[in-house]
Amino acid sequence: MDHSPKEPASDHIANRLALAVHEHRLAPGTKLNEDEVADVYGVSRTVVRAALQRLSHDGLVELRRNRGAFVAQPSVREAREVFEARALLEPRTARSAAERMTGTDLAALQRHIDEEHAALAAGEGGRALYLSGLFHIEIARIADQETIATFIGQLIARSSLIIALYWKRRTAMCESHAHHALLEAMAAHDGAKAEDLMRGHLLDLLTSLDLRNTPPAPRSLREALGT
Amino acid sequence: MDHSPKEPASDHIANRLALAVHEHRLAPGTKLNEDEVADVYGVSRTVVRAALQRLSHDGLVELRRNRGAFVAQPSVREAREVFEARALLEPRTARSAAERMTGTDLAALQRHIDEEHAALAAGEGGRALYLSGLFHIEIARIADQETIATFIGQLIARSSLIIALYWKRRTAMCESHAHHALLEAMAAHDGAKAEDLMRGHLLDLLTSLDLRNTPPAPRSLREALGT
DNA sequence: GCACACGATATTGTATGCAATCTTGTGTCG
DNA sequence: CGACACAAGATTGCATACAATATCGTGTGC
Repeated sequence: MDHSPKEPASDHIANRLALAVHEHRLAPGTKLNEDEVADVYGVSRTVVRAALQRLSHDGLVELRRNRGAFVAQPSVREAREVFEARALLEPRTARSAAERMTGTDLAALQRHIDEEHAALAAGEGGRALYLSGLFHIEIARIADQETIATFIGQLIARSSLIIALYWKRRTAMCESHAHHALLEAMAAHDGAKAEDLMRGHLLDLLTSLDLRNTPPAPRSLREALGT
Repeated sequence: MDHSPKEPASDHIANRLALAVHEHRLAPGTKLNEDEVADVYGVSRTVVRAALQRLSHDGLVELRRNRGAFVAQPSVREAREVFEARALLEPRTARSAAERMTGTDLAALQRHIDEEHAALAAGEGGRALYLSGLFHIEIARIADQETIATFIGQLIARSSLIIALYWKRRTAMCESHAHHALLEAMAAHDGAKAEDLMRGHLLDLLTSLDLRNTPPAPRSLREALGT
């Protein structure tokens, strides 16, 4: 929606690719051939390389020397680390957000949840997952912590990959329910409760993963980049 | 020390520049002209651009569209955010590290502190500061949290800029003393104490800043890139 | 028939050149 | 004398071309 008038172009590509990963249209392990991506988006390899480098820094893409870029396949250990980091950052941040919450913020969060529901109802599970991630980031923004919000954004992105790899059940219900409970606590400025809820939410997410099997198999590319 | 045999070259430049910033040889606000940097390191603008982009992502460099790259000048607000994030990440991580600590880790940390002292004694305050940052990152590595270590690394880098801008006193003593106390707690596997010490250490750092004045003035470039 | 070595192909790494944009100096008008 | 407009210069954004390296198929020797 927010097409910045003069976006640096490589950022645009990076965002498109990131969105594709978020929405599980690009599976972990997919090779991102520079020429191919450049062709798909009608730009030069130069900007594709810049985009891939940025995504690599975010942990969404793995760059192997002279081998190319691949959508990252977080290991089990990495998965634990990501949720460990989230457990350190997000509960406290949720508390701060609850304390600083304004009516405008509330409305924005509510809108997020509504969109999430809508996407879920429309069978767009990928988009729902993406929006659910935005919800977490928005909380950090409300807490007025842009730096932490950036970190959480990176962790959310990698969480998306982790979920794609290690998701156990099929119930995405828990997500929106947990988010709704969080929203209520924050609307009531109950920081302690928000912190607890967030902690529990992250724990639920972690336990809903099956972190025992080995990494999975790659896949092809162009089919997933329709948009 | 660890010159990888075939480093991606843009990483090399990025590390060199990052080191220069860490050691306060590059002041906040310094313009990083692409041609100039390319000339200094004997490479093409292409790799310089890649390096600058990476540094931008780390928050060390600010990229302004069609205006160029500048060493970042963290605002007062950003400074608070950075230390807020560190306060969330580092104490708990120090606790984990204390619990997992091995003899090898201890030796490595001790070596870090020794180097820090040596640099300080040699009047190389910049290098001492850099090593002091490495100490914090090493703790996260000992805690076996590579992801968090990466985040802390970014925060340390920005902290270096913040210190360059807002440092109040001249005493760098507190640093190494605090680190020594931390080391002892961790050597004794006293997680709770390590956590408290780290929390206090970060608070000391924060209160030793003068976060009231306005951002400072830029400077020229080539003089700072001797090496 | 299998293993190793070599060469063709493909892909990434880097350099260079041109176009777009911003900065800055100069001149003119009020 | 000050302010605005415009043009020249400088710098970044992007695309293309070449070089370095890895992958993979093929062939030969054992």
